[in-house]
Amino acid sequence: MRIGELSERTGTPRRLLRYYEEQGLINPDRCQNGYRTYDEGLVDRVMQIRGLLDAGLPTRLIKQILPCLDKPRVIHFSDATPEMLATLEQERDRMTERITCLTRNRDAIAEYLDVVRDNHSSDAATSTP
Amino acid sequence: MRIGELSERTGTPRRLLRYYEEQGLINPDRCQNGYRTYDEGLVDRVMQIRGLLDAGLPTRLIKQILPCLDKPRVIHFSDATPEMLATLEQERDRMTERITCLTRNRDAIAEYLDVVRDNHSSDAATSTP
DNA sequence: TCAAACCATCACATACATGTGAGGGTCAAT
DNA sequence: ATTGACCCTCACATGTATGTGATGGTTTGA
Repeated sequence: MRIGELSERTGTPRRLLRYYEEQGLINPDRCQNGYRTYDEGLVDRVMQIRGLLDAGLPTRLIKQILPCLDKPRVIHFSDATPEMLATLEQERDRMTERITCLTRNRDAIAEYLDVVRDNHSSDAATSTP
Repeated sequence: MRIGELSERTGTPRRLLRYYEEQGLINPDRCQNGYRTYDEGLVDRVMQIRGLLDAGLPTRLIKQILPCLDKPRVIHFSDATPEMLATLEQERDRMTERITCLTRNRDAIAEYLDVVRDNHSSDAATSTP
């Protein structure tokens, strides 16, 4: 598919699809006319990229971790340098921290909402006896 | 405590403590000399702010949700306008999405690391018979 | 009293993801 | 052949969280 379709299917501005390419996150082929050509699998990949960006990871890191997420594994283990592995471990731990923080705060919001709702419904109950 | 101590205890540059104040996330008192004065509780609060920022939430939203997270609740329920509640619900859901995305990807990284480690240890085993 | 170590405000700079638009090809349908 | 809807590159702009430094007041200890 071309950039317009991918853009629509992922809800991502064309500008950003080109930007992700520039950052090395995706590698579309080109037709003779120079148009980019994306294959089906990139729909999921782009959504994944957007999710990670939204969760606070910079493109630099996303680029590093993306290849490890592919199944079946295309990365040869020999590609994994010790520094790379250290980076991945570090990033795994940071993600865990983020998850913990987000979960705690989300739960607090949810609880707050529950309390407010309860309060309002009991208001309603008492005001409509 | 003054800004320097808070900065050290939270690992946050002074610049950012002033920035968070400017964005309405914290409200330090002032001494006669104009120095900011933070109380103990702000250590946790600042760490919470940093965690949320790191998880991709903008200060604008953090400012909105922070007051709901305090226990005991100081917010009067009447302060919660319908728009505010809608925002909170929306944000709660977005956080859930972030958590899902982060968890999925973190688990994939962890699994990759496990596979690589296994592979390397079996390398070692076969190369040292 | 002087220096060092704080604090203040202000302003300019940077990185990153993103918006926007100009100037110009390609292609399909009329 | 022309129009409209695509696509291209390039470049400049914006918002947000940061870094950095200038300029100057306050406090503390030698």
